Amino acid sequence: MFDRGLLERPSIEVAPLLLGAVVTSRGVSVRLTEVEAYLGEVDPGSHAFRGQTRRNAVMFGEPGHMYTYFTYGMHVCANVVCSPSGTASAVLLRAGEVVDGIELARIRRTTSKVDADLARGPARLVVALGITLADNGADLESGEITLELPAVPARYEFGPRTGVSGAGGTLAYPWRFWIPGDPTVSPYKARSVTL
DNA sequence: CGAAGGATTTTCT
DNA sequence: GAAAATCCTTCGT
Repeated sequence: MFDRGLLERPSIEVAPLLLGAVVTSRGVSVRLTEVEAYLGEVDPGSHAFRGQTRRNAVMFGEPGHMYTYFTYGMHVCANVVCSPSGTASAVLLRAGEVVDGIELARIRRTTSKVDADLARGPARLVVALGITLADNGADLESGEITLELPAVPARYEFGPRTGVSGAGGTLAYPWRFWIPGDPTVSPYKARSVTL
């Protein structure tokens, strides 16, 4: 359960609020430690930058729903949709720590040699949670997949984006947010700011 | 421990 | 037809 109104803001504002949030899906719970914001209209790295298509339609819909997409020929990534209907923005779930159902997560992620790797990375997190493309558009407030926001916002660091084509990394926005020092967050060398 | 390359298919130009 | 919001393995230091 969460306050949907909190998500009716641009993803850039919602992203830090999702750090420490717990996503539960099909027997596994993950505490989010790294997220990344995508703003539809001003963000060249966003799928919604060039308007609505069949793939990104969910991003233009109601906040609090899940946007899943297929990429690199073999991976699925998951986002939390933000902003009111008609405006496209979303937060990509980049990494997290498995806090429940870890045995099931290990079965789903057989290539992980360390528990910290079970949900480290967007596509890995999706596999650990048993999420698929069929979950595109799922309501996180009442469905099989749930989101629980932290009572107290987490302390976080932020920095530029990597691995995204376009000019995303050069815009004056803090795209990427993470919980400092968490073992499930890859060491980040670029300049960052602590809040 | 870091760098590099291959896998694999949907999506939009 | 090219690129893609990535992951894994292999190779080199």
